[in-house]
Amino acid sequence: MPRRTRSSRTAAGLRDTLLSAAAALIAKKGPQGFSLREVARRAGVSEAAPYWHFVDREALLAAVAEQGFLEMTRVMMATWSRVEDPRERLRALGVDYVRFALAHPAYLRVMFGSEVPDKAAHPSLKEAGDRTFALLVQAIVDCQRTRQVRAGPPEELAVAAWSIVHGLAELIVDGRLKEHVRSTREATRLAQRVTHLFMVGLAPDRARARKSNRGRV
Amino acid sequence: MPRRTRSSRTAAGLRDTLLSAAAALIAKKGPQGFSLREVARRAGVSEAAPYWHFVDREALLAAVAEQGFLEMTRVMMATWSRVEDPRERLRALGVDYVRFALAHPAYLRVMFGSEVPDKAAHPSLKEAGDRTFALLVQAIVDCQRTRQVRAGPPEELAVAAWSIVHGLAELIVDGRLKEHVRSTREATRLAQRVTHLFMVGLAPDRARARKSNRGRV
DNA sequence: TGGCGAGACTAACAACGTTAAGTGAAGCCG
DNA sequence: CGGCTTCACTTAACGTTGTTAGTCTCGCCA
Repeated sequence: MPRRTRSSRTAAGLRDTLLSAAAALIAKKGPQGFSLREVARRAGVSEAAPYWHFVDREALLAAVAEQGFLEMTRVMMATWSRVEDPRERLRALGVDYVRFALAHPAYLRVMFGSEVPDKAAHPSLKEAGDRTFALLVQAIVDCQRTRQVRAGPPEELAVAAWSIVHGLAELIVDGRLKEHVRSTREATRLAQRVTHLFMVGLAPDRARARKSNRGRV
Repeated sequence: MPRRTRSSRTAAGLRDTLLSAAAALIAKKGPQGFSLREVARRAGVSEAAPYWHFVDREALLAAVAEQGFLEMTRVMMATWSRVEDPRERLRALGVDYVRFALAHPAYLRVMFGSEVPDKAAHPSLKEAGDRTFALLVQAIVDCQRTRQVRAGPPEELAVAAWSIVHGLAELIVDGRLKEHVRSTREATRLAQRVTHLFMVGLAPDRARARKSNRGRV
C-alpha cells in the first residue's frame, strides 16, 4: 500500500490535497458521483482520514464551493484592473461570470446547487460569495457615478445584473441551451449580446423610459 | 404491516403515488435527503417496488422534474389567458416564473439541479422543459408583432428573458438574496422591478439605443 | 381448471457516510 | 533521557443506500 511519509504529506497539506482531489472528482463525475471515500482513496489516505479536516461530507463540498468563489473573484479582479471604463467593466464582469461557468461547470454546481443546502451554515463560503456580489455592486455604483447607469438603489440593480448572468450561466451549464450554444465562442458571444441588452435597460432614464414606466411598478 | 389491497393500489396507481410521495419528500428534506427506499416506505410498498415503474432513482427524479415543468406551464398558461397585452403578458410570465420558484423551491432544484445530470436522457422531461421555453419565445414574438419589443432573433431575446428570471429564481431559492428579500411579497416586488428593468432594454430601438450600440457586439 | 404474466415481495450485494477505538510518531516537561 | 499528551491518522464496525436476482401471488383468459 503506497503511502507518502508523514512529513511529506504534512508539507503538501492533506487538507489541500483533499480539496483539489474533490474538485477533480466532481469535475469528472459530477457532484452526484462524488464520494468522500473515493476522495480519500485518491489522496492516498484511509477512508476516515478526511474527518480530521472536514466535519462532514458537506463541509468538504462547502470548501470546494468556496474555492470556486475565490477563483471567480480572482478572474473578475483581473478584468477589473484591465478594463477602465465603468460601463465596459460592468459588462466585462458579466461576461466573465458566464465564461467561468462554462470553464468550470462543476464548480458552479457546488457553488449554487443543493449539495450544500444551507450556505449560511458555512461562514467562509457565505463570505466568499458575498465578496463576489460586492464586486458587482461596486461596479454599478461606479457606473452611476459617471452617469452611465440610471440612478436607483445599486443593490437592486446589482441583483438584476447578477440574475441575468447567473441565469444564463446556469442554463448553459444545465445543458438547456445546448441547441443554441455549441461552443465556448458562441457562449461568449451570447453572453455579450445578453449583457448588452441588459445594459440598454440599465441606461439612464430618458423620456421614453419614463413614459413606459408610468403608473407601474 | 398495513397494506392496501392490490386492487385499490392499482386503482390509485402506484406510479402516481410514488411520484407525489417523492415530491413531498424532496420538499421536506431537500433533494439530498431523498432516498428511493424511503419513498417506497411512505408509499406503503416494499423497497424494491419502485423499480417496476422507474428504471432508476434518477428516472424517478426526472419524472418529478417533469411534473414541475408541467405545473409551471399550467400556471403560465393561466396567466397567458388572463393577460391580453403582449408586453404585460411577457412580464407577467416572468413574475410567474419567480413566484413558482418561491412556492416550490424543491421542484426548481430537481428541474435544474445536478440530481438529473443529463436531462436529454429523459425525453419527456426535455420536452416538458422545451414547451415552457416555447411559451416565452411565443410571448416575445407576439411583442415583436405589436412592436412592443425590438426586432431581432426571438430565440435570443427569449434566452435573455429566461436567463434573468431564472437567475433571480435560483438566487432566491439558493438563499443568496435572503437579506434582500425576506417575504413572498418582497420577492414578487423584486421580480417586477427586475423584469421591468429588462423590458426597458427590450424596448424597440431609438436613437439612444442605437448610438450606445455603435461599434460593439 | 390450468397456465400465465403483471406486479409485487424477500433477500442479498457492494458502496456509502459516519463513528468508535486503536496506533504511532512528534513534541513537551521533568 | 523517559514518560505523557496530542496530533494525524488507521482499522473496524454500524446502519443506510441503490440495485439486482429470485420467488410468490393475484386476477384474467382459454
